[in-house]
Parts: sequence; structure tokens; C-alpha cells
Amino acid sequence: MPELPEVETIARTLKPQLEGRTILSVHLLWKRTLATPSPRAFASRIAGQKVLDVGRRAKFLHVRLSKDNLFIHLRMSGDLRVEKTRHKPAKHDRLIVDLSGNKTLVFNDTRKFGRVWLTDDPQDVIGGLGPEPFDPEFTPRILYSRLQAHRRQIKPLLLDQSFLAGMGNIYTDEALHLAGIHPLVESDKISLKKAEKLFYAIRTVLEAGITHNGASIDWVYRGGDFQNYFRVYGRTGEPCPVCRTAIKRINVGQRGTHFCPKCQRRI
DNA sequence: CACGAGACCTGTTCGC
DNA sequence: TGCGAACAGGTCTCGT
Repeated sequence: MPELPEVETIARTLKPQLEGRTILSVHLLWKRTLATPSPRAFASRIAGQKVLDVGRRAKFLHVRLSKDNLFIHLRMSGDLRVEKTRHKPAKHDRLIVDLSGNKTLVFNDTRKFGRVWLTDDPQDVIGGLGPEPFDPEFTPRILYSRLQAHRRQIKPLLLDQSFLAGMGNIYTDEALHLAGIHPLVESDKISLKKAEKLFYAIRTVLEAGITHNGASIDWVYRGGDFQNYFRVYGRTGEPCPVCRTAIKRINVGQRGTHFCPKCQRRI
């Protein structure tokens, strides 16, 4: 799925296209796409609400409406576009939101993993999330103490959205390589110095991702080109950009994991 | 508490 | 060429 930089890119693109418009009607094409409320309540409640703001929290797109909050999670294959209102859904369209001014917000999601919530209390959806990587309150010291609070393999821990919000499989592999940390290292074995390095590595790779408008992989093309700057992700067997050692691929928590066996020692 | 496996889905690529 | 297996940017739930 889109990770933090891809969702940030989408949020920035949608913001000027959606703000100020009024929602006229919605058409739900795949029932399970809607997490809450019921399809009937969703349709009647959302109609007539105005879009006040569009933003991002972790990997959620947050659309603030006059009375409610619309949250959209793209999961693995979701995509969002604003188009001129049309009447025939395209392949894999799951939710159509008709807006004032002849525009339509289209949620297209091949694998049907994506979810949409409408709620008056944002905490219902995003209440359990960990710190936002770019939050000024989030510091290297805080990352260190949170790492010490667990004894878990570092990669799955970074992917845990309640530990840290927004990291996904690609940016985690990239950040661990930049910080020189093996993906299986136990979190409480990471020194303060290494935790600081990891903190800045996380911000660096996420920032680079945003600068490049995210990554476009396989058939999910969203315009970004960060895939051309991957250090290790998807580069199994290719030389490490730092030391030329062949990049290894292993499975960690059933996720493909790429790292340099020389730069990222297990210890 | 930490971890692995299985679900949820469709599509593409890999290996024989 | 063909066909099944493996794999894909995510997250939840269950069992050990």
C-alpha cells in the first residue's frame, strides 16, 4: 500500500480539489469497503456536508466535513482521484462521491482491502496510533525509550502503527539500511546512539519519498518516482550502494525484507 | 508479551 | 505456450 509519503502526496493533490465543495451523494460499489456506519446511514449522513479540510494522519487520508470526519485507508492497492462527474464506474471503483461543481471523488481499489469510515469522533479511527514521524514533539530520545519498552524484532516493531505511525514495508527497509541496523535486531538492544541514527534515517527516507511524490510500483502508478532511488527495497542480489555487497532478501513477519548483510550486522 | 500463520482480495511475474 | 506457485506498498485475528 501506499505508505506515509504516498498518502501525503495524495492528500496534497486532493486538498485544493476538494476543499469548499459540498457532497451531493455517494455510491458504494463494494459493501465491505465501508467500515462504519451502515451503508444507509453513511449515505444519508454525508449528503449535504461541506469539505472543510483535507489532510493525513499516519496512512489515513482525513477529510474534515462540516459535521463528521471521513477517513480513508488505501491499504495495499487503493487509489483516490478527483474527476469530472461521470456515470459509469470504472473497473475496481469501490466508492464514488459526487461533489458540487460537477466533480467526483473516486476510490478505486483492486484488492478490496481499503476501508472508509465516517465518524464524528476522529479518535474512533486514529486513536490508537503511535507518534507521527514529523511531529516536533517526537524526538530521538522518545524513540529510544519506546524501543527500550519492548523486546521485539526492530522491523515488525517499526511496522506496528501503534508504535510509530506511517512506516510501511519499503520505507522501513530503507530506513534500517540508512541507519545500519539489521531488521531482526531486538529493539531493546539498540543503543541511544543507534536510536538517534534510526530517528534521522526514518525522517530522511520519508522526506525523500515525499519530495519524489512517493513511489510507483507495479500497476499502481501514482506519478511518483521514488522507486528509482531505493537503496535496498526490491534490489535482491544487486550491490549495496554503500559497500557493493549483494543485497539479501529474507522474510520477516511474512514481509519481504531487504538488507545489506555487511552494513547491517545482527550483533 | 511476542511471534507465526491464516484471512481478506485481485493481478502480475516467476519457475518448471 | 501453459499452468500453478509465489509475490505484492496493509492490517486484523487467532493460536502457541
